[in-house]
Amino acid sequence: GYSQHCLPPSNCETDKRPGLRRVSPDPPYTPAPEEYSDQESPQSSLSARYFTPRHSCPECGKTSATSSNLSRHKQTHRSLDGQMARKCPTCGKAYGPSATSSNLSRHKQTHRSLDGQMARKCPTCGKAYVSMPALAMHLLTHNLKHKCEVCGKAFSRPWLLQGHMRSHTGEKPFGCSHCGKAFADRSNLRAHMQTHSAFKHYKCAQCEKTFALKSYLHKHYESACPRGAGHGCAVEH
DNA sequence: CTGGGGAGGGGGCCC
DNA sequence: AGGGCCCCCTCCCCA
Repeated sequence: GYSQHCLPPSNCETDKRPGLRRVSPDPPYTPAPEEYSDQESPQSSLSARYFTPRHSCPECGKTSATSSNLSRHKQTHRSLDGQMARKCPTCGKAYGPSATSSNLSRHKQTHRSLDGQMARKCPTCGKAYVSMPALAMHLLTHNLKHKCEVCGKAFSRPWLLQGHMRSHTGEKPFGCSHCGKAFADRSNLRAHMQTHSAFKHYKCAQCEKTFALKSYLHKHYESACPRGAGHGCAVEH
């Protein structure tokens, strides 16, 4: 959670270091069971993720919706002869017997320093990446080869174009299991789910106000906090 | 000022 | 190796 790494609200970009992932992402939103008794909408797999208690793997922290899923996942931490499978020496992430050796080596690259010998810079925007593969992935973002035939807007990823097309077609495949409201984008449904929560996980370190969404807290810091904007930490409680 | 939604981007992982 | 998917995030706009 954010209690571990203070997040300067006016400088959120520092949290977006390329090639690196947060070590401990926020836990999924999990309201009390009594809060939602609705049948899960068949169109929303997200509701299962958000409204079901998660089972966490002691080896790698990966969460599963059910204990049986967790048991199956745990198998991946052991090789065929019962020994532990490949494990990252830096973060402990384990790879199952079905994983190739390149899976672990590629993962280990994410721990490299941006100042290291293997680091590479994007010739287009100058951003530094931990490895050549990491840079190669970034380079795709400069290649806008997926073009909308309706309005001509171009995107770097096919699924970005797919999402954009929904704004033309009006298709909204992601439904909220609680209120039925539909969304074209999964991320926006996730944010919407949090608005149903009675819990406000994000607390202003300056004036003690709490918010359901981190983006609300950021907005508060930047424009509204009476106790001095931009110097507090986003704390989860 | 807060709450909420629409649109889009970056990067990691799985297959 | 690359596509697809997922998660997390920001920006913008509006009520």
